[in-house]
Amino acid sequence: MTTKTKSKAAPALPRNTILAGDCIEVMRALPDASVDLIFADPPYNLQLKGSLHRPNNTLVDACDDAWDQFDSFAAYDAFTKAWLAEAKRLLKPDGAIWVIGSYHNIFRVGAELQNQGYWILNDVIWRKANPMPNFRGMRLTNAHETMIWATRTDGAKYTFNYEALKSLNEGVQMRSDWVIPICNGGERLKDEKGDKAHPTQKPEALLHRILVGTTNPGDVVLDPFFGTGTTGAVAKMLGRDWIGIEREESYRQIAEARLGDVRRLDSGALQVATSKRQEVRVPFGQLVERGMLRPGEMLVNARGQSAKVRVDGTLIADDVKGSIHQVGAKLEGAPSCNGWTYWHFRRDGQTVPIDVLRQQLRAEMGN
Amino acid sequence: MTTKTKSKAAPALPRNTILAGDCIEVMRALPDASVDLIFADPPYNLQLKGSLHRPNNTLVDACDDAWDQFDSFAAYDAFTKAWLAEAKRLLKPDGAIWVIGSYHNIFRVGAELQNQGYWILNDVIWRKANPMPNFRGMRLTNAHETMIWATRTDGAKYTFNYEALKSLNEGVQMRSDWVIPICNGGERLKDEKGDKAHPTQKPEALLHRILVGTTNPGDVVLDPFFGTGTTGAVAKMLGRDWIGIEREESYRQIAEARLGDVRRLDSGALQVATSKRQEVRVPFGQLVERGMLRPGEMLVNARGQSAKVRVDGTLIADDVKGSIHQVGAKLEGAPSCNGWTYWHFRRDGQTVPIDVLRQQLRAEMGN
DNA sequence: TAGCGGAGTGAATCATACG
DNA sequence: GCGTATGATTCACTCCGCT
Repeated sequence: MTTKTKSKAAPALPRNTILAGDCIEVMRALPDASVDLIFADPPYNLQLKGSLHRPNNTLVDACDDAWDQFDSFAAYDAFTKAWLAEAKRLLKPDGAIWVIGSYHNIFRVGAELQNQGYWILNDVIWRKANPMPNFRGMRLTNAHETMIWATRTDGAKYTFNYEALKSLNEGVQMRSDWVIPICNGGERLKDEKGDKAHPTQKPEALLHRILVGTTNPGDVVLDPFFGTGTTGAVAKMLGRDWIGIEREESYRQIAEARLGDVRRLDSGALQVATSKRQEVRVPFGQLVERGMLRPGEMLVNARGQSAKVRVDGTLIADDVKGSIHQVGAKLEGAPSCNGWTYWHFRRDGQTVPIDVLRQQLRAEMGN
Repeated sequence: MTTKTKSKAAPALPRNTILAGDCIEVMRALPDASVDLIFADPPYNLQLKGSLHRPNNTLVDACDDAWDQFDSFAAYDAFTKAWLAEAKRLLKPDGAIWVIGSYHNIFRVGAELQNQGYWILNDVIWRKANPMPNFRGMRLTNAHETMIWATRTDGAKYTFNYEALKSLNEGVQMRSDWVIPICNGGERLKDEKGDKAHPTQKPEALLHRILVGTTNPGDVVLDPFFGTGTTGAVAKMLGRDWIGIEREESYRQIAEARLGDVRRLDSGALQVATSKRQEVRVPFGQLVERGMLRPGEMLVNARGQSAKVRVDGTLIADDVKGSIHQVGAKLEGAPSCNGWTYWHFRRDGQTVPIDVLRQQLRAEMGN
């Protein structure tokens, strides 16, 4: 991070608004490192329109199919490269991106993500509960789409609400395959004629899971291919800030109206199950200092082995000395050990994990 | 396709044998347009950094073999490009290829397939019924692998046994996501010490479905990364000819022994046991994600006590937080509670058990 | 013998705060 | 930036031994 003066003043980041125009050009006008999460549903149709610029202006000899094919891929790759590069610039250092696609485009997107130094965390399968059948019986029913979840760089400290997703999945760890119905019924937006307003409107359930799992309230979520605004609608409901970019005016109009109807949930509903990692760390020595355990008192493990508490909060068992974790690991011959759950003390004939004392202390300290 | 005389005579195609050596070099010695189907399970280039322990401190036996290591994406791409080019040369004009991989490599493989003019028919998801969990709770459980099914060129008249696959799927069109258990138990090959003989042995069920669906009896199936010979074993059983290429002698020896034990099925014996479709487990969180219940909405029990729904599908009632079952149990002072029948929501002045919504969701999901 | 409980294990890019 | 210390973290299934 350099602090030298930039040639142009850093623009302000607009929030909770739809920006009109080509996504690459619009992104270029936004400031560096300003977005927490990007959700992108890029076009995958290889009938490249005006927005997809060819890398060169050579005339294609239409009689050679293979070359034409390659040229189309090259144009798509150039487009992918350009918007992913801008996306990377906009992301905060610990930001992340989701991209959704099908086999037509997702391999190219995934390879380019890796080439640009994004770090893939998972590929996630949206398994459609009610896909369109393959009427001609020539292939397998195309019953899924693929999403890629990646951080801006390897080593980034991305947001992952593990416990919240576990809760959403009935108490078991969320998997990389998500069963969610396609968007239809009342959720599907229609135009005046009653036709679907957007050909590939995504279900809100998909965005709900993504935003609950990988953002926090107050985060900024950017969707560079906003369409009719599913990302914005779910983000607003969940108390996240959002920015949409959309080229087609008709989609923008529909999205504007849609977003106007969405109400933010109250903050109580936005709370999610939290991880123990976020809790305050309590040094074991505090239990001794505060008299919750007396120096000289013996702790025991599940196998009946005991260790003596010393005044500085270390333990001694035979000739093994150290922290509650170190002594536990040593006795088990294990690479590590959580001393809080490993060691127990005796009270009134009962054997109680020392973790109970930690919880008690946390409660007394107001957290 | 030119027809000019070749500098060397076309070699004969060996069949039902394992060829020793590097797959690219061995493929170079095989004749053009001689193979009906290729199944390839190339190295994934996993890029594992350290060791991983389970919560009980046992060590995960990772795939850290030398054959899976590449210096860079560029090196992996060069390797992919080379073997896919040879594979294309070996395929008959109407031949097809399957490649399996994970997010570490599959995007690069898929992009290169497209670059070389292969035509993707489907990407198919192997949804593992029993994947290894994410022990540290840092990401989603990596519960699937991706397969790409492609013809040699656009327009090829590929083999697709639509009805056979439909039969395998209880009379319903086969989808692009396949639920199959990982290879373990008696099927998993072990070495003399009782350890797994190959780190990434694929289940025969996977190959069974692929070969039944996309080859005919008598076809020639090539596996350039033969390993311990799953492809050959299933091909032989199903009356297909097979060719395996494998560099590691230890794998070849095991595969030879394995293939010797396989017997071709008689033509009437191709029935397979299909798993009974079990009732879908519906996480309560899905009702929230899908908007059937709104976050912030109040649920009530029979005694008129209420709890608020949160975005992650947990409830909060006063200071009690947790799943619908946990909060119900807590309020009742009971060891357990079926939240589905315990909690009710209000609609149009009526009080309705949330189980009604679960039934509705099951119906919408086609099960 | 059937049933139950504990141990073992699987293609995995699996931590972070603090000094 | 780097080394050290803390301490958080698992699902489905198979096999084996015991009752």
